[in-house]
Amino acid sequence: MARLDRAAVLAGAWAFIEVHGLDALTMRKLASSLGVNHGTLYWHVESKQALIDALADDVLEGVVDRRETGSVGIARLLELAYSLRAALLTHRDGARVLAGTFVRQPNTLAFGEAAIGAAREAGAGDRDAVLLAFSVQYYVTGFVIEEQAAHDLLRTEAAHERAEIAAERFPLVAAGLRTLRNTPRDNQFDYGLKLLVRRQEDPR
Amino acid sequence: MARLDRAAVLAGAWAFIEVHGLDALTMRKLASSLGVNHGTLYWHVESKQALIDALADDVLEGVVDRRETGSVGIARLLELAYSLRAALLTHRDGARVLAGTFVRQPNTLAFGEAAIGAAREAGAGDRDAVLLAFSVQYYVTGFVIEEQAAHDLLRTEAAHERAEIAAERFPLVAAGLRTLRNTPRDNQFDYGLKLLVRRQEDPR
DNA sequence: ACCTGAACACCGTTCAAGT
DNA sequence: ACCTGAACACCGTTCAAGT
Repeated sequence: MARLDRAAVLAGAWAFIEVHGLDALTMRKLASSLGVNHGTLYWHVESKQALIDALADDVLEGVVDRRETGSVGIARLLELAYSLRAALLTHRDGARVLAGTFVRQPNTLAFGEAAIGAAREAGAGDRDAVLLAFSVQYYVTGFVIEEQAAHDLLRTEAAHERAEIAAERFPLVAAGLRTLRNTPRDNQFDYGLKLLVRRQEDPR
Repeated sequence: MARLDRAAVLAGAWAFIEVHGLDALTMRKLASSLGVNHGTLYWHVESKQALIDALADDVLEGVVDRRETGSVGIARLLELAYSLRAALLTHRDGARVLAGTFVRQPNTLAFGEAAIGAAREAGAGDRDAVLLAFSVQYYVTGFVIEEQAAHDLLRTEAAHERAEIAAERFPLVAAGLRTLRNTPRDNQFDYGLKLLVRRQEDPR
């Protein structure tokens, strides 16, 4: 068994979350899944919270760099948003891991920097560029949190008791969910994103 | 000491969260804050998770009804968004309580129903109305989660170590945060919201 | 109907002691 | 430098027994 290091602890944590979910993550269970006494983890990581903070920054690893396709302005901003969602979806409960803590670590800041930069390239003024970039970020986070929460629910809940919405009391929601079931997730995501970004792209 | 009931447990939980935050909430501490043996809570509430689910729906209590001002269409949709944010801000960690679980309970559904209805009044087609209403919801959730996370952080972290962003590496973020500090939260919120809702309001 | 007390199977964190 | 073992102060949940 190779010696443990911080990276191995993070990888082990992701593997555990993948199988059991964030809520089931425990220092003791994580340790035993790594074949190590649970006290050992504290040599590599300061606390459980510090571990989760590290996971949060880890989610965003490479989001900015991986898709350096040379696009600029609004196209780049859209690309960053897609890339952010993809990164959050890479790991189970990724959005909750990131949103749970107010992270100010390298990758988070790098994303903000790239997003504001893209908005500026699109011709937005100082203030508008920041507000637009952050609005996109809020939307992406909110979208994926709900996306993954729904996914986790269906994972645990028996499919047959999918809690049919009381169609008499909430007809629009009931019909709406049927509509969404026929609309690919990517398109749903795109819809709101394009609304946020529209005027800059196509000011008619 | 008046007899405990389910409503008193919920109220006690909110009071506890207000002071100590969601992460510190414990069935045992909650029980002792209510002056009761901790086993007792399980008479009123099925489990800690069920308690949190109940809190989640409780956050949205009255969001739809409280502000029945008679406005319709986009104006009503905006009103619902403001009302939703206000409700989430009413309780500490309100957004995390709501977003943590995928709730399908009365108040959540009522909000969806009202939002889709408003979008339809604005002239959106079946599909667009649903997508727009949900996009607004994602944005509001994402915004307030970040808003409250930042607030909790400043509550606990000594003000003097506000982790000045490395301005050399992330100049746009550093300048952006200064800009935001001079922009009222309500205006920041409004900015993205209006982007989402713009075309319907002012299709030029 | 509501509550207590005690038990059970867990937690996160610390730290001397080993290698 | 990294890990074990044991301890400490906690958890959520259950359930007989009381009133």
